[in-house]
Amino acid sequence: MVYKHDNDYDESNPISIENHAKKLIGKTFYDVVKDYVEVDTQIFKETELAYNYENKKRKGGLGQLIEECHFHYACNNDSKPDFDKAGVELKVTPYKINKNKSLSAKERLIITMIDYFSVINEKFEESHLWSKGNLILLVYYLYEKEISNRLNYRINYVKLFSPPNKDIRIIKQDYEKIINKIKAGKAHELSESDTLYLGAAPKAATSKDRRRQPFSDELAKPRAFAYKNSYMTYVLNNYIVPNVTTYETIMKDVVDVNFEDYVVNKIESFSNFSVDELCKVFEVKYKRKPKNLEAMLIYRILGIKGNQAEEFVKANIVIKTIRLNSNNKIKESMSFPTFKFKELVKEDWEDSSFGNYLRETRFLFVVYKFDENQVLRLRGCQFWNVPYRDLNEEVYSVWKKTKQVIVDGLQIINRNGRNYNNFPKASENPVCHVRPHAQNANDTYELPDGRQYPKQCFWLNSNYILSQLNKKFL
DNA sequence: GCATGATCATGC
DNA sequence: GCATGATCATGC
Repeated sequence: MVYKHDNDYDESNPISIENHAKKLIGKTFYDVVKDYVEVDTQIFKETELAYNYENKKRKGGLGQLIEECHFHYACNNDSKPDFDKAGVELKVTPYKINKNKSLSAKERLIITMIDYFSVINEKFEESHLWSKGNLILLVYYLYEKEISNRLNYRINYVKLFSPPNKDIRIIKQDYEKIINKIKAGKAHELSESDTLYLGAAPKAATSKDRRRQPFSDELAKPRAFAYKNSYMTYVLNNYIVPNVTTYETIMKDVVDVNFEDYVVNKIESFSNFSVDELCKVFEVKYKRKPKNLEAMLIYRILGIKGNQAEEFVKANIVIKTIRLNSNNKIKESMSFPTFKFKELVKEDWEDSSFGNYLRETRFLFVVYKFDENQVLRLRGCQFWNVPYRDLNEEVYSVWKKTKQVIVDGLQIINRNGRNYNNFPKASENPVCHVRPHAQNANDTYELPDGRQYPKQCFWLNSNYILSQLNKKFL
């Protein structure tokens, strides 16, 4: 006898399945394979190679390993949940430990491919997505950069997970938003940042892979329904590894209202209040003006005492405050995280950090405007994510040029103590440019050729931001 | 007057 | 110590 087949779990009972899975805790994938095979080095080696689990390109391989070696069933590739009789979907997924010791999901959690033709006829409650996404057995393993053989990753958490009701409401709104975009013939413009917790994540074998869609001749990238990385990070920290981090909720007991509409209406009920008036209303007192005062006031309006809201964390929503002058101009461009020169040159656009940031982040633009007496007043807010064409044409071209400039060797000319460079300028592109974003001249990163240069980031041009704003704020 | 380079300052 | 929101300052 070569393999062990003592299935001591009831495949129709979620708890029994979970209990069986909990035996995985503390094991590496290597251990799991070893436990599956009788102690016979030769056979073990053959099994290991036969499954080819070490091949990183074999996606889903680790999930398959758990299915075969721990649950002893052959993996199915159909749209039914893995444990059909129990309605449980098995997901083996990585997490990581950040520099500051906090935990993050390493990846979004792919649920099921989107079939653009059939999905438009599926109601959320009866959808393929929901049959797989409503009860998931999460098997979390720790991803470590230093470990090259992924069989050596260790499984540390196992838990059944169902999204709580407050999340289901938002997941359903997300689902409908995705369906509506497909119905509008815009499957090719789907973006993860369109939605909050459930995203339409890119899922192609190659970057050229395209699918037909029902209401347009344009070919669209293959995409899958996925719980977003930000949502899974929240799940990890709040349902899997309970810790002290709790966030305040915006939608405390408001039911059956679209989340974004609720936020916009709430904020706009304070339209035309000056910053001072808002401080009075919400009893915000300070000696020196905090730099994030205008964003703080938005949290107060939403009933949040601190400066993080549960829904924003889960949905990866970033608040950006925008100041309009009385002449309707925006003085400053919008900055983003800095990039490392040596890392940017190694990236592809499809998986670049700035590209991914824009693809995956939803923004809440909060607009303030100086009135004729130079008093700053709240005008309102809008949710925003970067439009498909702006990202893939304009931002891409600036990103590509930036990479090329670094590869070719950044040209630096010093005139009167100021360094002038040949990074893409705001005057060269309508959407974005590259500019310093450092504390001072000594706050630098290394260029590939060894020179140090002040940290830079991509900025969205102020005029471009202006063009994206709802005209009612002017 | 605005684009571009530079840096301040808070808060984690 | 660093990320990031915010804004200054110079010169074209």
